[in-house]
Amino acid sequence: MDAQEAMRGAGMLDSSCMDADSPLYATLRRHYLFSGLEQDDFDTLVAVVAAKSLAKGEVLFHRGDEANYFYFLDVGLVELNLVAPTGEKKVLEVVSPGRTFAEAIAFMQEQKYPVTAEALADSTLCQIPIRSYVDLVYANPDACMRLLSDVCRHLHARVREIENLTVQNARSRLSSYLLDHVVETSDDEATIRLELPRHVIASRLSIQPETLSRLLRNMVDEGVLTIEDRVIFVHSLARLRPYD
Amino acid sequence: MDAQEAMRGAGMLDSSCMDADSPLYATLRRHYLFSGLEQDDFDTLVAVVAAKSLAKGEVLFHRGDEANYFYFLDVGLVELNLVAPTGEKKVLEVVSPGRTFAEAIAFMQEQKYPVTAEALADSTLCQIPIRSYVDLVYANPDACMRLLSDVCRHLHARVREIENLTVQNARSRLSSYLLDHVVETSDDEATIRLELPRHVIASRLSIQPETLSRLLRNMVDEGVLTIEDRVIFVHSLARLRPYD
DNA sequence: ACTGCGCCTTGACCTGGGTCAAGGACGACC
DNA sequence: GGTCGTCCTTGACCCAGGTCAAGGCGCAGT
Repeated sequence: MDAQEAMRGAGMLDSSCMDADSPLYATLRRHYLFSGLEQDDFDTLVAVVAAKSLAKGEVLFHRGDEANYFYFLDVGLVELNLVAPTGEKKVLEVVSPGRTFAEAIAFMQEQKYPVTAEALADSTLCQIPIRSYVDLVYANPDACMRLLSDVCRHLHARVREIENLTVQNARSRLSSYLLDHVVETSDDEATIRLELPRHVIASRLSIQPETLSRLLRNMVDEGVLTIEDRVIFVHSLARLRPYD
Repeated sequence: MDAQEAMRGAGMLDSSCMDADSPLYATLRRHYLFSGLEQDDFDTLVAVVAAKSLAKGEVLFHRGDEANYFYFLDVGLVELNLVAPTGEKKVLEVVSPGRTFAEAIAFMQEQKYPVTAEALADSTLCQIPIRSYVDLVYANPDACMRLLSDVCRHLHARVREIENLTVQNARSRLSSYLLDHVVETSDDEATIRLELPRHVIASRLSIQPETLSRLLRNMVDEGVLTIEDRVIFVHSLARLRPYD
C-alpha cells in the first residue's frame, strides 16, 4: 500500500523499455518527431524512454519544475494550464492521444516547464528524456526541420489565441470553438460533439462556466442550434457567427 | 515623381548588396541567427539580402501575404499587429533595431505572414530571403539549434502574454509593462521611460487609450508614481503591484 | 499669428461578463 | 434507496473597462 501510494504520487513509472514489436513502439516510430530519425538512433532513444501512467486529476509536472522530459500521450487526456497567483486556472491546451507535449522547452534557455500538466482522465504516456532527443536532433537536419515546423505551428496557434482573446468576444470565441469541433456537416447544418466537460471548455475559452451555459442557452433560444447532452446540432452555420 | 511614388508604395528597395566592411554587415554577422554560420555561407546569404526603407505608417506586409522574406531591423521601429474584421487593431509586438522578425514563418506549413508589419517610424531594414536562409540552416546544426531556441523564446513570450490577458487585469498588465521598462532603479524606487506613444502601449496591453490614461491617473493619485511627459518616477515599487 | 491635426485626458454613461447563491440532474458508493 | 459529490444551469446583482463626446496641448505648415 505504502509503496503503491508513493508511486502514485509521482505517477506510476514502468522503466522497462518498450518491445520493438509492441503497438506503442510502432506508433511512436511513426510520430513526425521521430519518423525522420535513423533506425539506430530511434532504438537508442527508445531505450531511455519510460512508460508512465497517471490517474485522473494527477499532476504530471508543475509550472516552474525543472524540465528534463517531454511526453507522448498514448491513452487518456492531459490538460496544460496556467494558474494565477489568485488561484484561478486557465486551460491553454488539451492534449489528446497520439500527440506529444512539452517538446518545445527543449530549446528554451530556461529549462523549466512554462505550464502545468494535469491528467483529465486516467492516462498512459511515454516519458522522453529531452537531452537524449536533442542530441539526436543535433545530428539530424531532417528531424531538426520537423521540430522547427512543429514549434512554429504552436507559435502560430498561440498568436491566433491571442487574437481570439483580444479582438473577439466570448460569443465569437465559442462559435470558433464549435466550428473547430464539427464532426459532420452538410449544407448549412452541422453536428458537433463536445469531448470535454463544460468547465474545461469554458476555461479554454477564458470564460466562466456560467457564461458558457448562458451563451449556449441564447443560441438555443435564437433557434441556431439544439443541444442533447454532449451533442449539438447546428441548424444554421451562417447564423452561428453573426458579426464577421 | 511617379517613379518615386511607386517605390514608396512597396517601401524603397536598394538591391545593391552590402559591403563587407559596412557597419550593417558587421551587425548582421553578429546577430545570433547568423553568427553560427560559416563565413562562406554568410557571404552567399548576404549577396541575396536587400536593404529596404519604410516611411512612418507604411506597411511592410499584411497578414495573409505570401511570405518569402524575413527582416532585420536596422533603424526605426516596426509594429506587428492583428486587425479584427471589425477594424480594431491589436499590437502584438513592437520590434526595435537590432532585432529580426517574421523569421518563424520560415518553417510553417502555410507560407503566409500571420501578422501585419507596419513602420511606427521611418525605418531601414534588411530583407532576407527565407528560402536561402532555410537552405543554410538545413546544413548547419548550430544555426538550427539557435533558431529553435529563438522560436521557443517567442513561443514562451506568447504563453506569458496569454497568461497576462486571461489571469491578470488591466492594472496588473500595466504594472508588468512598467516593470519591464525600468531604466534605473534603486531600493524601492525606479525611473521608467516610455518609448512608445500612449495609444501603442494601450494596444500592446489590450486596453483603450482612455483606460491607460485613467489607470496612470489613479496611480498618481495614490502617490505611487509621478509622470513628467514620457518619464515616470515610481516612488514605491512595492505598491505598484498591489495584488500579487 | 492662425489654423489644423495628432495625441492625450477627462467626464458621463453603458454593458459584457464575472460573482454569488441556490437549486437540479446524474452517477457512485454504502 | 439514501446520500454524497460532481457537474451544470439559472437568476440577481455588480463592476472593470469600453464607448462616446468634449476639450486641451503642442507643433507643423502657411
